Amino acid sequence: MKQNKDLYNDLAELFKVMSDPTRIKILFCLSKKEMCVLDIAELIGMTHSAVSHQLANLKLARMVKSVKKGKEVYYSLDDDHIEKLFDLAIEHVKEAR
Amino acid sequence: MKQNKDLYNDLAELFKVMSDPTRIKILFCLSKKEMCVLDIAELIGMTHSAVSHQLANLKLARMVKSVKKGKEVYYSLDDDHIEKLFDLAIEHVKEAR
DNA sequence: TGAATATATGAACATATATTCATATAACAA
DNA sequence: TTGTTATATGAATATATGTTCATATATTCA
Repeated sequence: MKQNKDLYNDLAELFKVMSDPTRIKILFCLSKKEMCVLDIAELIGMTHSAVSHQLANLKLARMVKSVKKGKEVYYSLDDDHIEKLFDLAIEHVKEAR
Repeated sequence: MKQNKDLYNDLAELFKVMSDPTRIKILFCLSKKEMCVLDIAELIGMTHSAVSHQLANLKLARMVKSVKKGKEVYYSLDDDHIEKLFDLAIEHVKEAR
C-alpha cells in the first residue's frame, strides 16, 4: 500500500479535476474542437472569469493545452485519455440509472 | 449543453467519489477481494470510523456493495467499470510523469 | 443476561474549493 | 497614444468535505 502513495495521490488529483460540472462542460466543449475563453463562456453560460480560472486548473493538471493566436488563446484537450475516461464513465453512469 | 445537465452532474459526482486518496485506497483493496471494515482499516492505516464513513459514501455512489455475514459486513466493487476507469486513469497519470 | 466485537452515525472542526468582483496584463485598431 | 477586446489573476466569501471523537446499534459468545 505504502509504495503506491504517489500513485493514489496522482489519481485522486486527476479525478478531482474531473469532479466539477463546470470543468466537465469545458472538457466536453474542447472535445468537439479547440476554443477560446469567450466561446466556452458563452456555450456553457458562465462568466469569462470563472472559465478562465477553471482553464488554469485544467492546464495545471495537464488536461488541456493552449496556443495563443493574436489576442485569443485557444484551448484543446491535452491527450485522448481524457475522452476515453469520459466514455467509460458515461457507460457507468448510464447503467446506474 | 442544457439537455445534458444531468449527465454532467452525474459524471461530476462519480469523479468526485474517486477524487479522495482514502477512497481510492479502499477501492484498490476491494479490487483484490471483498473485505470488511477492519481489514481495510488495517491495510490502509486509517481508523475504523474514517473507513466506515467513506464506505458509506462509496455505497451511496453505487461504487461498492455489501453483504452482511454474521457481525461482519463484507464490501466489494459494484461493477467492473470501476477497475477499467482506474486502469485508464493510471495510464494517463503514468504518461504525464 | 452481560461483555466483547464489528460497524454505523452524528456533531464539530478544520481545510479546501468554486465563484464573484475588481483589477491587471496583453494585443490590436484607430 | 487612447480605446477596445481577450484573458489572467488576486482577494474575499460562501459552501462543501474529510477526519476525529463520542456514542449508538447489532451480533456473537460465555
